[in-house]
Amino acid sequence: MGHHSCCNQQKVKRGLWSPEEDEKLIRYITTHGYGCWSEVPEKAGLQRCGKSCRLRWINYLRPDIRRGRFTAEEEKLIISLHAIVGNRWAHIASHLPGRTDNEIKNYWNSWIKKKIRKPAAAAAAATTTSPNNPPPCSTATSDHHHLPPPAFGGADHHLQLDAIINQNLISSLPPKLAGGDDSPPAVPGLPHHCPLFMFDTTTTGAGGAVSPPPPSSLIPTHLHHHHHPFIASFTAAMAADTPSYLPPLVDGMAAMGAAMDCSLEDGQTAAAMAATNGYYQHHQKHQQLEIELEEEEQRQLGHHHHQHHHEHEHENHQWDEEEAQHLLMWDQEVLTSSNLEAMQSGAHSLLFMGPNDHD
DNA sequence: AACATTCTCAACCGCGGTGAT
DNA sequence: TATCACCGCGGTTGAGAATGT
Repeated sequence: MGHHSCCNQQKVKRGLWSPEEDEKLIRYITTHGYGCWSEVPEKAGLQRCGKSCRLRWINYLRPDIRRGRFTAEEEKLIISLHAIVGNRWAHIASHLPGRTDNEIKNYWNSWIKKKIRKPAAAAAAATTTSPNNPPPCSTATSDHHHLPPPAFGGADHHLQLDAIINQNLISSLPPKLAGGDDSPPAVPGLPHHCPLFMFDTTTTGAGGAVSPPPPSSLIPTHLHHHHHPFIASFTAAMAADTPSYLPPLVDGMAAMGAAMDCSLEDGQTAAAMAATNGYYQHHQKHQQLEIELEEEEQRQLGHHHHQHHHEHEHENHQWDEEEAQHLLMWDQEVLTSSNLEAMQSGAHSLLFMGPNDHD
């Protein structure tokens, strides 16, 4: 292990803090404050680096620290906030008084492991069941409320997540796509997973226009940075005119709300072409919350990045207004010729998901 | 009881942003 | 403008505790 750049001096102690060190730090901070952390160790008589002192104070010694298990309300809030801002733990922590980013991060990471192992085990077990009678998707219905978006790092996490995703798609796709007994192989290279998937045909359709990215909250985070193999495969399938592999059209955007761990009003379903309305209502809720969060953050941090942020936000709004109209959604019903036409015309984007992702 | 495995969480590391010079 | 020091953040590690076999 290396050392902090601020810890190059000799005599810098590392590792767990002793009660004596804690006492020294508390005494110093409570009497002098912590204007400059780099000065704290020396003035407090600690053989630590300022960074370590800061960390110890913020994560452990602060008087307003709230310890103990997370409440259900806190958990819900964390989930909601994480769905919006991702792994911005400090941001999330700012909405949970007394909780630290480190604590939330730790909680989330251990929580993810738990939640992932369960459905992954279920997925493994499911592969032994009959393909004609696939088990319900364990991550999509009520349980999906506890499945965080895959906004976490690590190859191991991705592998485990893939296992879940695989099971989602296998159980949700029509036989041809899922690969039944007598079905032809699915699209070459097509992985059997698609938990919540948005596909923009305008990037591959007749027009070939490249669309701005969809709202980040709608896409699994790992797709933000990596081209999912399914995208390429699906694109190839489209180019090869293999429409029968397409998942059927979803009736409405309420499905998406459910799949995205967000609740739309009861009965708020829309026909596929009207789906953009549902999308709007749903996504505007998301955006409103995000904007509120950002505004609060701005109030706290000043206006340093205001301009830049609004430029970025403007881009998102542009996508909303211009691109949402190109969305179609697909579910378990038979793909109709009109649906197919609309899609193949290149004028619409696709959003499809497993049947259990929306109930 | 002994050992292995898993979990928790405090602490560290490295990077990016910011302000001072 | 370039450089530096500092701060804050997110990712990661590892020791100890808890749990399972």
